[in-house]
Amino acid sequence: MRDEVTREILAVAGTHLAQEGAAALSLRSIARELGMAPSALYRYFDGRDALLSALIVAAYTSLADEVELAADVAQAGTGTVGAQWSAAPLAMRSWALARPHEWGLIFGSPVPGYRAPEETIVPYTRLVAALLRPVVVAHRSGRLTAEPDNASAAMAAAVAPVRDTLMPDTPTAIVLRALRAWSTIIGVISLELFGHWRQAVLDPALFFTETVRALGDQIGLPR
Amino acid sequence: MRDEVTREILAVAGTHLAQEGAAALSLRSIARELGMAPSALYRYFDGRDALLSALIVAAYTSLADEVELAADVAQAGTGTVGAQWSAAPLAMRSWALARPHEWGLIFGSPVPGYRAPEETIVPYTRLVAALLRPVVVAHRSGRLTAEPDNASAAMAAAVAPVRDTLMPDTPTAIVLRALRAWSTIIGVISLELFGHWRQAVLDPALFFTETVRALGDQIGLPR
DNA sequence: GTCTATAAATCGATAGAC
DNA sequence: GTCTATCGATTTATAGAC
Repeated sequence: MRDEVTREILAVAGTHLAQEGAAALSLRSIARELGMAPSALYRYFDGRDALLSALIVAAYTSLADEVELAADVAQAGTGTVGAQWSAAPLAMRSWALARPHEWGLIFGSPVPGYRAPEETIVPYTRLVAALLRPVVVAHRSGRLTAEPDNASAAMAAAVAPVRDTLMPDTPTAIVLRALRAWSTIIGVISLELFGHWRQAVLDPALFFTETVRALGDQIGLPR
Repeated sequence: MRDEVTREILAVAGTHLAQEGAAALSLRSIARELGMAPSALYRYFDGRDALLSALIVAAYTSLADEVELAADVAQAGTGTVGAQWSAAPLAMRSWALARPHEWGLIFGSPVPGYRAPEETIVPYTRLVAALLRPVVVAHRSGRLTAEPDNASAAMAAAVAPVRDTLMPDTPTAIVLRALRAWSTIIGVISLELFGHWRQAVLDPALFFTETVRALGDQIGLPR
């Protein structure tokens, strides 16, 4: 019963978020729409910030779930490596287009005066891991186009956390290309979503798929 | 005299923006700090939204000015093409680090219930033009590594506005690489600024310069 | 062009009855 | 666990004197 009400609150909060943005989220308006007293919400969430935290965690988890699922399906299938590589980015973009405000919550400007909760680390790691998995797999099986790894020791140290947690035993050059691809994907989706393609790219979907393909090539994945 | 007060208002609004974010911007608090009555501000700006518009335009203009200047200096100098290519991205990152909230105003989540003013188009175009100029120059002088342009007609049409306004007579393949580089730069800076490098990239400055260098290589610029 | 005063709202959070 | 009532604060915007 309690979980049911909690879910209802989160659902309404989600629609408010989608309509007015994170900064405008208010406990009172949510209570109003639910036909509850504002004070009643405090039995479910410690306050506005706690509710916002729950929404952020839910957004991270939803995105990670969807991308992970798409990546799993692609990897289990009979598609090419290129198709496996594309699955996660395409799922990310679909999710973002369906939930622009939640994308903004994760990858947009931080909400002023608010610190992101620690619980986002796990779904965020799952997300990046799902995207990078085809790269790690290809490298392990020796199907990744080799290239001399002339990265400096400082550069290797700078990205050590990524290598250690997501890409064990991977040369720094490949880790760098992977991080670059990650940045490009986030950049392209954000630019589209936040309205910067308006007078520049007339077919964002086509540009995105082409970008993802090119990123696969740059990383050295076979098609 | 009137311009002087207008500038003062914008200056105070800027510091408030930097401290509390765009959504928390209020006319009253600005008036309080200036020692004016809140109603007096209406003689200078039509209301909160007009003030926010002015701030957004100012941010775009400031960024475009700084990046254009850096690009001009680099092009006038005796540096390599690689140095000319790096100038604009490095200036962008410096500007962003110095003014994180203004970066968020331009490239972060849109302010809810608010539409960006049309006056941003000009500085935005200047900004992208400054960044892409080394590519255009290198291509014109035949110093860009050639590559078969196997882009589809649909792809060529999708990026036609960019080619027409910023990269005349440039093959689609190069326009695509340039737009990809633009997306990567925005993505890397945003990821750093919005806190996503926290547990991943330990030396963002080093990673950024390396990224910019790699982007130059991908575009086919000589070093 | 600046002020005082005020209207009409919003909000988060808490106390205490039931 | 939900309610009423309330405190104390915020805000945008406008009317009208000077």
